[in-house]
Amino acid sequence: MSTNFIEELRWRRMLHDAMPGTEELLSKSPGVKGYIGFDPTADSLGVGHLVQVMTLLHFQRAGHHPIALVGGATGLVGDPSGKSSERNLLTEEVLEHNLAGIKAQLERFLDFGGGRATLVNNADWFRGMTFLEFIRDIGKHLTVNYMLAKDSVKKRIEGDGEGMSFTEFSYQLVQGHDFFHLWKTQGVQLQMGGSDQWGNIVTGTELIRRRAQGQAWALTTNLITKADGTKFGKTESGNVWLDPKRTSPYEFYQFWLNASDADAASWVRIFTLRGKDELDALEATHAKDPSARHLQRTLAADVTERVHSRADVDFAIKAADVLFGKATVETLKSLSEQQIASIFKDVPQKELSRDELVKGIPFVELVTTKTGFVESKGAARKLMEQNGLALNKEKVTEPTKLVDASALLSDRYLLLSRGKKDNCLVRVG
RNA sequence: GGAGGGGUAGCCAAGUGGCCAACGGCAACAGACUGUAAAUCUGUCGGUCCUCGACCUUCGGUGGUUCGAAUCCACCCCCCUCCA
Repeated sequence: MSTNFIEELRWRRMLHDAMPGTEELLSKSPGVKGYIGFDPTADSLGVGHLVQVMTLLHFQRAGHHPIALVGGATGLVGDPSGKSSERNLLTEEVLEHNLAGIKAQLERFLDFGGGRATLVNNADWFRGMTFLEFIRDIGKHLTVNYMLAKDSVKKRIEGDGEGMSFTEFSYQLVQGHDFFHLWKTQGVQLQMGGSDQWGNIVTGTELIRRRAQGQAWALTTNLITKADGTKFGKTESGNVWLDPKRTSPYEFYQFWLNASDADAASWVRIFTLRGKDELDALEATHAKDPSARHLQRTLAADVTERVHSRADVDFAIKAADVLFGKATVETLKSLSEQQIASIFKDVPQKELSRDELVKGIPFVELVTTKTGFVESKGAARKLMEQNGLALNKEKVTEPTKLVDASALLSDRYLLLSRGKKDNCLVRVG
């Protein structure tokens, strides 16, 4: 099932650039070792990391040996490529915890069995290194002129921004040393990454060349963009994570389903393993009837299933049917308590005491102080003025409307909606 | 240490004694149109009470001048550029 790695990335429009000779290296023999670095700043990866994970997956499917480097050391420093704020030091325990979380997620994509893939932590080789060793053995081989020429550095020095600390400036050497170390000790010949990493990666190959007269290669992938120019991987509520405790499977599914037409077409190529013919057919189907959103549905189901499970996909689809279909109060009321509980298991939930509800609660109170669904009463009023709040799928425009037990679904739940997409299930004890 | 520039709401950015909760843009949120899309249009966009409106807290910090300060003064903190 060996495929041509670079060809695969190319037709999926993921390939940005590769050093001359990279394709020859990879086609000559299988088992080439290549790595990508991840920052262990959290115990979970976000969808923004998924491109790199998919790159490693394609790499493995092409018969090569993927290595995920978790930057226990580099994570402390902060990459100046792109925006970066000062980072905090991670303690050893936090690092271990984050590492374990990330590894578990990578295992859903990569086959780590029989040494077919590896996870390494650069803290292992940086921990014991002193500053003097660093500047003598690594810093010596590259000139400041070379380092200053990097785009990531130039951008920070020109213009009237915040300037750049020495720490950030050193980042490329630290990352370069990773590559050198892996090359020397494990025979890793290729580093991959997003196109913003090109400069850092090349510093590594340069270090290998100058310090050991060795040769190594670089390959970068396109950064994921959205047609509207906003940042990929975020929603109103923040980052979209792979960890179900941070982003529920329902929200995860919704994230992909909400992709715009323009984005969905490119994302199915990147985030699913569907073949070229299937994707072409899918695009044709979509073009015939865009409102059915075949692309988005395929994308959402495929990615959600790989990251979570088939069952989670089923629940997400059911919940979406009820929340966004032609559901009315009647259909909501026809659901049993069990049905509601399972269908909405991942929809955000709030608790409310039955005693209070029985007494009757003004609607504004219900959505704000009682459940915290809306931040403030002022906001709730404004939303209502604009017809933006609903109880059990029915718009509420009267702030003082009393809500009591008669509004309960299955004698147990209330469904609050804010706008079209933001729902929350209130469970009454 | 010297010289200069700057710190205003999530971001950018006006404002240089009262008409300032503070122009404008972006982002965000809601509505209309649609397809839980894009584009467009409308509205909201510090907080509380809310009907007009009222009150509270905001313009790096602390004091001061004044009937009145984001705007003037003093001291302090932080950032940027150049010089030493």
